Amino acid sequence: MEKKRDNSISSANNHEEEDVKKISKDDEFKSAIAEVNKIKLENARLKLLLQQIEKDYTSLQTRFFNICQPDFKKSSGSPTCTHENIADEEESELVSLRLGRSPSPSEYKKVDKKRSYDKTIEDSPSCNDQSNNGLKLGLDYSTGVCESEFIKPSNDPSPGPTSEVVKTVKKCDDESIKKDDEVSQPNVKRARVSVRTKCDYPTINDGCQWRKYGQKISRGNPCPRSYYRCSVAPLCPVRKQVQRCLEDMSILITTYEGTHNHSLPIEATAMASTTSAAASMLLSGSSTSFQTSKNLPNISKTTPLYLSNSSSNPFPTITLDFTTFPTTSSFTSFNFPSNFQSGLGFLSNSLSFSSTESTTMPILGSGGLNYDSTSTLPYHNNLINIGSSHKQFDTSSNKLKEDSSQQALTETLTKAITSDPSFQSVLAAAISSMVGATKT
DNA sequence: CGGTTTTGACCAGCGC
DNA sequence: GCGCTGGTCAAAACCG
Ligand SMILES: [Zn+2]
Repeated sequence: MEKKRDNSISSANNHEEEDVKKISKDDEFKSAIAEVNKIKLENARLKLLLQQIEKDYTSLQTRFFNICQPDFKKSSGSPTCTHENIADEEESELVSLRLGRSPSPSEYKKVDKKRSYDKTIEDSPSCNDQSNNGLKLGLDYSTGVCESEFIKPSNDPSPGPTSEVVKTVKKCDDESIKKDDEVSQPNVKRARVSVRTKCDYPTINDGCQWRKYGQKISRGNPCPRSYYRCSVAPLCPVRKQVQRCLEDMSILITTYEGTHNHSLPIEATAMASTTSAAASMLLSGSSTSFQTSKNLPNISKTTPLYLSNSSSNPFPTITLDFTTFPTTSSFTSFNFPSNFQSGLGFLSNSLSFSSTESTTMPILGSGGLNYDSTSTLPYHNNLINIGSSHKQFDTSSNKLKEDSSQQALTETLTKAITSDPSFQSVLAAAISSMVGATKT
């Protein structure tokens, strides 16, 4: 084209100057366009890259939780499980999306769709394991089964009291699996996550359905301890204990144990994922003591530590402490409704871990690693102290308020943990450690 | 009437 | 072996 133009130019002398000008302008334009195209391309490339990274991240997260559950899975099903886990990655995305990260809107949509689908088929928990995968959350690492394991929820490995459960569970169809593992290591018991909250009600509403199956007055505490079992699915092994704190009757200690083997109502995913995450941290072997005071200097490190009397507790236990802040009547100022984002910054700041074995140790300030390998306890009991102004409500306040607030509490827990950079680093560490442990 | 709570009995683990 | 304790079972009571 230029050549042609050149020719014409040479042939027509009088227009020479004009044409030259034109040409240079044309050139400029063209190069500009080329530049734009280039940038566009680059942009697209970066976008792709970003997507890839995001995907990697979620899949990593997913894998982490997948691994957490099968984890110490004994010989029985391992190889298949791993494969399935990986293959299921897409589905499993759900899990990670619910862990406090903010997914892209499109992803969210996908998830929602999927979730509703899950719900519709949720009635028959024993057959829809696949679809359940994404929703399975819990803190049971020893039962360790890949999500597909869920078919045999009854296979609770722990030799102890759980075997009882297994026994009773046999009434249901497939017991073929229930015995699959006599747990090679009796030591491996289930992780427990206990949550301390200020609550005047007999129990916190975590969104799950519970059936009370026992009550005991434990030694040294006049308040009875209540035992609950998840009644969402008949075979669900998840249990929780609820007890009032001896020192402060307004504090409710809820201890969760086990993994849900069914899809959860959306209100329950918060607590489930929270406890799951906490348990994962605990089980990842990181008895780290750290705290995050970076973002918010305001809420400083020296929030009171509540130390559990876990010294007598044979289970690995992690404690999420929600009672740090005095029970001012701050309920109103602390708006609980679902959008917790605003309160989050501050919440995530007082997230702290500590090994409760070192009872009166001022671990908090150190922020360092507090590894108590010399303890007599077989497990480290960790404590997460989440400074929250979670309020005890006026008994007159309506139930709705209570529900939403408690729901919000669980959400807060989840977000506080999962959104915290520290958690993410722990997660990363956990992933690497667990992957390393299971892969070798 | 089905699901949940209550509550005494039962059992396993542990220390002596 | 014995007693204590934590955890669970299961029948009866309760409830919507
Ligand atoms: Zn459940």
